Formats: sequence, C-alpha cells, structure tokens
Amino acid sequence: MSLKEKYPIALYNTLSGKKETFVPLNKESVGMYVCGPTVYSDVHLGNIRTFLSFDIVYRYLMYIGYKVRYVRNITDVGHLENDADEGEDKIAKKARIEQLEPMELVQKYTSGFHQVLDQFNILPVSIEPSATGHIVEQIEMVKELIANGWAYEVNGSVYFDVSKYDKSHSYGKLSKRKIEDLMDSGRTLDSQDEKRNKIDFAIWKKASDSHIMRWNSPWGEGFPGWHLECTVMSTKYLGEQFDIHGGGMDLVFPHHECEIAQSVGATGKDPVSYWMHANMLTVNGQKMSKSLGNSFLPSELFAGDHKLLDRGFSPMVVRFFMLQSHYSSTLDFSNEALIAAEKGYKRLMEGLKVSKNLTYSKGQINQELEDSVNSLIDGLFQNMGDDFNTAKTLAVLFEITTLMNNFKVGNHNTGDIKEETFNNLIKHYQGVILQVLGLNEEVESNNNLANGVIELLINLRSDAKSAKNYALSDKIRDDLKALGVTLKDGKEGTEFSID
RNA sequence: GGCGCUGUGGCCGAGUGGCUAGGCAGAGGUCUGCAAAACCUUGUACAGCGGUUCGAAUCCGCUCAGCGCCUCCA
Repeated sequence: MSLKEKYPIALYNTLSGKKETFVPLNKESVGMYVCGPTVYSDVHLGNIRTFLSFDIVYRYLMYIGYKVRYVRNITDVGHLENDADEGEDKIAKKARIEQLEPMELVQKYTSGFHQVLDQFNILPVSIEPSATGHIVEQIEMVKELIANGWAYEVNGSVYFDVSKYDKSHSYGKLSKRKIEDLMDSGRTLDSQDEKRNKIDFAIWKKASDSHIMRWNSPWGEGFPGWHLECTVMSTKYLGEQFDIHGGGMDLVFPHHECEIAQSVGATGKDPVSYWMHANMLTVNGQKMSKSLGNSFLPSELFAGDHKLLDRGFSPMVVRFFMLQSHYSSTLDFSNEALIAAEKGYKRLMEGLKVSKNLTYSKGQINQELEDSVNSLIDGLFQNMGDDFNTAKTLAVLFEITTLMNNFKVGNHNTGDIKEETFNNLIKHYQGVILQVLGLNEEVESNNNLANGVIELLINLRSDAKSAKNYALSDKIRDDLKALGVTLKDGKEGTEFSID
C-alpha cells in the first residue's frame, strides 16, 4: 500500500468553504497551478510565504507518491497601475523609471525571484510560463469568448460581460459575493467608461500611442488583460480541468473569480477541483505589502538591515518560522518571533544530526515504546495530510527529536523498538524534515582546515582537563565560543557546532 | 456601506465538543571540575457577556478590539 493510499489528504477548498478529501482527476498524478509574481520589482517576504506554502504542497504530494505537474506563471505584462483597466502597465512604468527595456526589467526581476526562491530552498516548478510568451493563445481565447457571446469589443478593447455571465452562471461563487453588491459598491470610475457595466473586466486592451508593450490582434494593437493569462496558461499546460489552483488570499477577488468566468466562458467547464489560498504575512497586525511600505526584502532580512530587526536571520530560520503556523492563518512577523524560531530550528537540526549517527542494535522490544513510535510516524502523515498542517507536523518532529536524544543519551536503546520500526522512524523523520518541509542544514563550514583546527583545540582542551588545568580548558572553550564555535561535552567525547 | 476573517498561558503559535499541541522564555532536578548541550519534572490559557449541552477554547447570539477583500497586490 503506497503512502498516498494509506494517508488520504483533506484540504480546505475555498470554493466549498469546507475541508474535502482530496481526489485527483487522475489517480497517480496531480495538476497544480499557482499564480506567480508580477515581475516589476523585488519580491518581498509576504510573496515568499505564498510560494513556500505551495512548495510544501508540491513536496508533500511527491513524497507520498504522486507525480505532480506544477505550473506557476510569470506575469510580465497586463497589470495596470490603477483601477482595473485604467492607468499604465506596471511593467512599462517601472521600465521607464529604471530606464530599461521592458523585457530587460522582466529579466532582471525574474532572475531575482529565482535567486530568492533558491535561497529559501523553494523547489523550481515543472513549467514556468510567461504571459508575453502566450499572446497568441490569449488572443485565441478572447476570440472564443467573443464567439461564445461572453465578451464584447469597444474601440479596440475587449471586455468580459459579467452581468450576462451571471445570469446563467454564478459570478462570485468563489469569493462569496453577490453581483448586486458589487454593482453598487466600490469606487465609481471617474473617466469615461467603455464598459457596459462597471464590474466587467478587460480581457484585451487597446494600446495607447505611448504604450510600448503592444501586439497585433484582430482588434488592433493592444495587450492582454491581467486575468486572462492564468486561464490560458493553466488550460494549455494542465488541461481544461485540473486539480489544484493556488495563490495568495488577496487574489480570490477579483483575479480567481475572473479566471473561473473565463474558463467557463471559453470551455464550458469549471476549471478547478480545489482552490487553495495562502493567508497574508503581517507586520504589527497589518498586511505586508509594497504599497503600505511595510514590506521586508529577503536581502534586508538576511543582513538584518531593517529598522524592525535587531540582526539578520538566515533563510532556513525564516522558512522554519513560517512553517510553525498554518498557511491559512495570518502570521505576524517580528524580531522576537524570529529569535525563538531560530533556537527551535537549531534544536531540530541537532536532532537531525543525532539521527544520522544512530545505529540499530537488537534488544528486548518495549511494546509501549514500539506503539508510541508507530503513532509518531503516523502522526507525521496524518498531520501533513490534514490540510498540510506543518505546525502540527513540526510538533511531532520535536517529539521525535526528544526521542532521538534519548537514544543518544541512553535513556532508550534503539533495540527497544523493532528494527523495521526504527528504520521507518529514521527514514521519515529525516524525510519529512528534509524533503517535505525542505529544512536543510545550513551550510556549515566545509572547510577542512577550520574543522581540523577545532578538533585539534578540542584535543588540547581534553588534555588540559585531564591535567585539571581548568583555566586553560575554559579559555579554549570560551574563546571558541566568542568565535561562534560551541563545544558540547558528551559521554562519547566533545562535539562542536558552528553558529 | 457590502462580504469575510481573527482574538489562546510571559512571547510565537496549533487545536478534534470530554483525553499533553509544539517552539521560545521561566522554575526545580540529573549529568558536568564549572558551564553549555541533552534528559526528567513543572506553573499561569482560551477577549467579555449570555445561551445550547451531562460537558465548550471548540457550537449559537450579542458586545468590544483588530484585520482582510470590495482599487494594483502573494
């Protein structure tokens, strides 16, 4: 029985508002689409949280045996600066400010994005399509939407007719909105409007004379609307219907709502089985966002170069910090919380190291321990399978960590449990930490010279201790500590760790 | 204004109607030449007020506080 059969997954579906048992369209494989960034500036930590959340989903699905095609787009055109369908394209505007060709700008921030993901050990996705690479497909879909009667053209722009769509399908079913409320709330556009109704959205926009990013289309030169790219690219790479669609909570409306309307309008099918949304990272209770000016850049975090931070924190500490909460809860970012997370992370990494040095030796089976170890292993999968609850999974990992230390110290013998159980425990303890949660050991000094010198000092200290020269032995210990090398005396001798 | 979410012990943060979350910090102990690490033990909790129930942090109502979406945003 494979892991994915043994441990079914329940996940919260925004569409139904309930936790549902995950049943993929194809038994062995999963199609997942996540809305990627608009590459007009550096990604901040809030963005990272979302991509991390889905990295966990991706990793766990693979760990339990699914083949996953994970598509995450790069938005490099179509996001307008202001009110939907008004103002300047973000990419074009930033390109002008930075005096770059739009494509240069896109390249710059796409590279930066990848670099940051890599630092956080977020795996590359299966396919990473860009909006500008799919203009032809987008034009095709606009044509289909017009042909199917869901869209209309005005002065070279094409809009989706939301009111008409709502008469036969329910627009707003994902975000639980009623079309009447939408009609009489929100801001009224002050400029002339080509749209039949204010809630209609652009799927193709005519390019003004000054607009640089433009393509030929049956409606003249223009560019695609924001929501269209995701519908087009998810359909192209995952099919008209696929399993999971994810993104940040702030994309539920209007972005994902519009995606559903476009898919249904174009293919007649509801595109997604499970909609998942990651909650926001907050700072002092407020959403971290560029426009509020409270965002942290990864580089500021690593260097501690931010007014709210006393010092820097490593990417893995931040990853651990984020995994301590559930993806669907808001998470508040603070100096104190990071310090606590750093210690917890180190404890877990020490446990990992201990687990690597344990070997099994046969003994008398302690049935009570045997049972509790088996339920710990089950707990790992049950908690991950319970809507990817990394917080609960970490709690189990810490319990196993204590057990690992007990094996090491001799409070328990590895032979107290069956060999098969022991091997299973080690395998999944390490597997969940490294493969599923993606918590790597930070690159310790692989410098042989440094390690050799530290070992030498440890030996000298040991000699000094034997000679009861505690002044010298303590000096060695304290001076090494000052350099960031912590010595730990144990039964088997002295170990060290480098901060 | 409309729709929705949150409020847990010193801090962060899980949580199924009845059974220990976990991490960090604190207290006591074991080990140690002393420390550190590790191990063992350990306290204060569910915003307020009502209600449902044999029993609620967990369900319902009201109040207070904070937040999100409704405009670009992960």
